Amino acid sequence: MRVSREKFAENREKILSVAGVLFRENGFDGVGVADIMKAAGLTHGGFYGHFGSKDDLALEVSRKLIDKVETRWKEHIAESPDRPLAALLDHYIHWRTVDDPGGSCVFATLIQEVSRGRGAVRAVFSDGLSVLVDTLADIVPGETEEERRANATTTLSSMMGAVILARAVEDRALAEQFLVTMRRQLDPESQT
Amino acid sequence: MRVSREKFAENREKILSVAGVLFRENGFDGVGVADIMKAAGLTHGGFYGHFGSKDDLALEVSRKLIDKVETRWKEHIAESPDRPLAALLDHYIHWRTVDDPGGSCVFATLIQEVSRGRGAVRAVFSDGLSVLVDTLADIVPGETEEERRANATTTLSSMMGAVILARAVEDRALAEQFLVTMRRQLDPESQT
DNA sequence: CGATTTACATGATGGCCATCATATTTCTTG
DNA sequence: CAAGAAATATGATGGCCATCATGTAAATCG
Repeated sequence: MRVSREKFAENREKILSVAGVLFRENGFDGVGVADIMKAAGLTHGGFYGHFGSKDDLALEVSRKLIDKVETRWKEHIAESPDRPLAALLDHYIHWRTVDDPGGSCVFATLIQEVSRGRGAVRAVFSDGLSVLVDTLADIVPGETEEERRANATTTLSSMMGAVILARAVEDRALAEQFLVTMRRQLDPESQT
Repeated sequence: MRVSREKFAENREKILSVAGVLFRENGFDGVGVADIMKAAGLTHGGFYGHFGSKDDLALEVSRKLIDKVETRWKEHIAESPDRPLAALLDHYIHWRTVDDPGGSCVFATLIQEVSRGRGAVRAVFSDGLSVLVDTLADIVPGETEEERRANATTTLSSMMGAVILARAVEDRALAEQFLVTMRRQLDPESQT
């Protein structure tokens, strides 16, 4: 059953979108092509009309999600010119991030799995992190450029570390401590 | 071909040990029972004479590896009564940790995969993190108990975050920045 | 030393999964 | 509106994997 050119493009986007959610929720290895297609409202066979392989899809999804993180960070920064770091931290270090992995930062969900690999996905993630460091270096405190870059790397590690650990912990109160104390530490003056 | 009681126990330990390495290197889902047995110098069939299932093995390995982290941390602390935090950080935030996932901290390799699950392994990891927070709370600076616990959670997130990100990044210089700047930030006065 | 137990090897079995082949149905185009 | 193109559905196929069944040889025990 053929569908319109328009619907075809729509389906492709839908596949990318649900794959983004499912991959973040279950890992690349934790979801099958059939799962993805079903979630997109299609059947498994049609998949290869849209993508060459599951790896190709993973790569494209990775690019899209990393781009989304970069874009969102820049938006938050642009929207709060007076306190950009605070805005970013308020956005990132949040229960929403912890409780909805499928809708959250790719790095906070998939970095470890990706770090084991050596292919194109790994390279895309690596570059993405580098961009985030650059972005942070513009809004983080520090007298010199060098100091700001150093601060940017620690801030990035800390933000992501806190979210990753908060997710791992079953005790809700402890999870909250990971979030709240890190939020405070990273920008004490601007706590909301 | 039956083996001696002694050899049997030895084989069991060997399986646990190689599984510990392989799981950390490739994830629980990234290694098969056959891989593990082969690495232990055996064939796949004998596995179920030692463990009830792969999940059982994963649970036992998790317990063992988490215990090892806790023990090693306490050793480092005990061995340097004058600068326990510095000793721990020097041990943890290190190229060795980054470059040898198979021999490193379980949390830095498997947390994300485990956080997706809901079973016994997840609970063990969760409890393990809680113990590490307690351990850190004794050696981290802070006036009050509350302050020290807060400091412990941020320190833990930051340590692990830095190692996880250093692993993800392909640019060796940037990876080093993650390590070095975090090491300095977490205990500036005692840098070696 | 003989009988029995038992740990491991070899070799199924069944399920899941990525990918492919074919059929069907609908869009597109002239 | 007819003919061809094309997107998707259905249904293989082959590989990998966890687990199980059976055989075998060596260890243990009386």
